[in-house]
Amino acid sequence: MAMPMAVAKRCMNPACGAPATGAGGDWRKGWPLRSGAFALLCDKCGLAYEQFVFCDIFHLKESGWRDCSFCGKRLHCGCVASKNSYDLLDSGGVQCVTCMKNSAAQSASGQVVPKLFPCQNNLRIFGKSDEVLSGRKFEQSPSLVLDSRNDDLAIVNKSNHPFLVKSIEAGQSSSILRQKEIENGSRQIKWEQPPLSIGDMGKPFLTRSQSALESPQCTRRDDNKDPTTDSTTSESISEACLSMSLGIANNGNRMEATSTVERPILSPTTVIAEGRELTTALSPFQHAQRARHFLTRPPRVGEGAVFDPTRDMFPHLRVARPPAEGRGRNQLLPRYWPRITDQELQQISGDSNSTIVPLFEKVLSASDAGRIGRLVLPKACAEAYFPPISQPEGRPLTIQDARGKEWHFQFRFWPNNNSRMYVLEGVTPCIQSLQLQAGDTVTFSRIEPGGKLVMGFRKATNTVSLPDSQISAIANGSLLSETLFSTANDNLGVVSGYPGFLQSIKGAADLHPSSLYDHHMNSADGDVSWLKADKFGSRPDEGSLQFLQKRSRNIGSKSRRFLMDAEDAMELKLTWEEAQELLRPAPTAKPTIVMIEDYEFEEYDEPPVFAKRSIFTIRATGEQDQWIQCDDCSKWRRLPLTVIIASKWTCTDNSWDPKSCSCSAPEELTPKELQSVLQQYEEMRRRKGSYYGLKLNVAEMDASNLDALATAAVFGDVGNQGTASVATTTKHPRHRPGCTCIVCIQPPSGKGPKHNPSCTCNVCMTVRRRFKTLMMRKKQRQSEREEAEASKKMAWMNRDEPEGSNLSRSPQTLDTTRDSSDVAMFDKTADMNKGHIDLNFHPAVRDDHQGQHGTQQPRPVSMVGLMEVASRPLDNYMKQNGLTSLAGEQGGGSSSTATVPPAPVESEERASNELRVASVEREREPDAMAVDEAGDNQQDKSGDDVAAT
DNA sequence: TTTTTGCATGTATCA
DNA sequence: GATACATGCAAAAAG
Repeated sequence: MAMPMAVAKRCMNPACGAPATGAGGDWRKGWPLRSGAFALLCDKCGLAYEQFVFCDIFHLKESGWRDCSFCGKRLHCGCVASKNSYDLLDSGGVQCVTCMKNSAAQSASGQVVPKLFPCQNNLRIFGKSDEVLSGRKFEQSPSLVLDSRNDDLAIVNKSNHPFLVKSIEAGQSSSILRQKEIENGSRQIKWEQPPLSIGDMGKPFLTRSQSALESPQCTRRDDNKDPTTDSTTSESISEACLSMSLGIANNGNRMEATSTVERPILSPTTVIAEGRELTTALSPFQHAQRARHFLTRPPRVGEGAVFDPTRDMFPHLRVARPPAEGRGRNQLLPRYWPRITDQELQQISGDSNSTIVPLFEKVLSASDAGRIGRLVLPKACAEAYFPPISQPEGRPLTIQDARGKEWHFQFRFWPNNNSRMYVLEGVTPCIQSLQLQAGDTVTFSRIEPGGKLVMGFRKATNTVSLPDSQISAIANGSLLSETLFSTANDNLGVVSGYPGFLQSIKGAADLHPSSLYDHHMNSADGDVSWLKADKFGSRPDEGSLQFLQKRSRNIGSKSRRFLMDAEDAMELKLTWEEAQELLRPAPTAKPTIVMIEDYEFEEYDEPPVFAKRSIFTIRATGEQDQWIQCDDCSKWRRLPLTVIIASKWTCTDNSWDPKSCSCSAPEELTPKELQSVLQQYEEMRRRKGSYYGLKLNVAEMDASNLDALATAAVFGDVGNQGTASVATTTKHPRHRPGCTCIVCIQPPSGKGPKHNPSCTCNVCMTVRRRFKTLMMRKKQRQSEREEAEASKKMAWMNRDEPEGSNLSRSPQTLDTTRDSSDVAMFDKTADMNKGHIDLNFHPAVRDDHQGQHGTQQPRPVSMVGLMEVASRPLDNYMKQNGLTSLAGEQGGGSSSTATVPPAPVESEERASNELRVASVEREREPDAMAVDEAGDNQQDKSGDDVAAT
């Protein structure tokens, strides 16, 4: 309650420290406050303060004499000259020293009166408990006291300007409470409510920065426990962590919402939660971070520090710890702590006498917002704030939305691992009505009196659909972007383009270190805002990353599947293909050979590394080279095949070839050779690009997740979609979008049952079929190539520049007599796969290229031939292609289809064979065949993975 | 055939 | 290691 008053003589921004007005500083008058005073802005840094109404150091508006509310003794207003002669009462008025002492004694004796907790060298806010939870009662008795003496610092925000700061300086006294005379003469307390997240409580109120925070005074709470007050304090705080009262005072024509919030303020190292104190070791960054939430944006050096209150002022968003009540006494994770804006409060509160008690909030997951109509409720929240249910069937629950419409849900639970999983069923109409989607946030509050549940929501306007695997891809560095993606509501992830940082954003779906700040700054309605990595001036430091990683764990997995609004999305600057080109297995990485159905697959545990783009060539002699371009002179230099250049590379780095270790050295390749190689390289890239068609324009990405991708992959049509949703696992740098290897087709984390060797799920069956097919095709092609090579080699050698690249040729089959050059390019990855199955092997590509090389024509298809082949028995075909076991494995194929074998490029008969199988399949699985046909139209894409389920 | 419902499972997170 | 929870899956129900 009443405290000695103090004033700040200097700006509390540690980076500023400008003298306050009256003390030589130059401060600006800001926006009007409800109190009638004006915000005061430090002209130097823009930090906003609220004028001390009773203090003349800030151009007092309400200075003057006051009478003690208790004894009537006339007191001075409280200017510096009389600083110790009075206390301000949070209920209004002032109190002389004598009465102050009396009230303190009363408080200590346990009477329900405004509590005064002497505090030395500490910073506390003491909350009053029981009666505070009722808004009305709260209005009658002060319940929030900020005690600060000596060197302590107290900063409180005013409700309508949450980020206004008040400060108290050493040796002075203050009360943060304020009264407002209302027209009818009654008084209504207007509480200064900092938008504090309790979890962030260590120091949000503290704006004196680290130095102050780490001062001995700030860490001596335990040493200074007041036995008469501490227990009370804890209890008070725990019992009255929050009560948001929405009192609508009709002040003339102005509807004025008054929020009342009790909130403990703690010594920096102490977090009071659940009625107990938790000593929390906070990293400096966390401290800074937490403080940042409640500070105006620190000026960037050289930025000019222009402070625009209308633009930069934080919206009235409140981060409230939900009330400790109900069963379980609130062990809610911070992610569920409700953040609610004044706007929302006003919206919810239609009744001027009602008190809104925010309970919790939840970011909608994909399944929450999906058509299934089930909203999974956090267990602790459900048990704490919703009616108790003993049966799984639960009970109907009516919840009113902010517009007053009532929604009827079924609140129930499912037994789950000896626990319960609470769900709200029947939410689809509500979700749809409110147009909510994954990433949006629903808030649950309670209206007191009455206990009616109300739900509000916040839209996440800039949400990005980044499936796990895609995030993983980013984290692995396979997806690059100079841009950033946002996750949900106030969650911000920043992709700054370097893998180390990318790693940290994996799953970063909740608070970015600055997200709350940014949220306040730019998203009054809770809409997400976009934050550049260098919001505060530079690339995030290590602390940021650590924080990000830490924070990302909180909500990461819960909110990854966010959607991307096309209009808000940013285009990622690299295609998958381009990114993949830059990825190489780590030099030290040893692939693990995994045997799947007798086939070997490489898996790399280590993430790929970035490599500077290089071109691999093979000379007429069969020798392979790697060429890399000097970043200085742009000349191409030859490097050993195994060398991986990480980033910038110049001739001087060429330790492998002393003759070319200088930019002045002539280029080894003749211009013609170079042109030829580059031409081939571009062609290869073009072809890859055209095949994959996976320019990662996130804006065009739809909401499909990995399931869709997997499905697409199964049906082999990934590459057919110009705006394909790309989300493959990239454990291996050679995995390509559309890769259908066992790694990539595996559902994302958590999805689906674990696949064991005998698993017969669709995915496993599909994978098996696919690999069988692939291997068959490979075998067939190999033999065909061997035959064809001999007969066509001469023809190839005499060909002009081929239309296609020799991407898929093995070095041995490369054109070694290419015109004007003895250097031909090849795809190193293909070469690397010798001896193993290429995880990125795609029959369509192979076939296509083979076709290109061999005939330069698309595979010819004769209808007569097709019909003829189609009339042949399937068994013949199966035997012919070694598919007997497959047929058996599939139990006669009643529920699954045979995989379509490859379309031999130059064989009309094989094409016919393929269609023969297709025709048989069509009888069983029209849908599959539809896909198959589509695939055929796409130059045999279907051949890869026609696998109906 | 589609939708609903209930449970199971895997992963992330917490303690 | 325990737990929460997102979501997959399949049986049941409904259309």
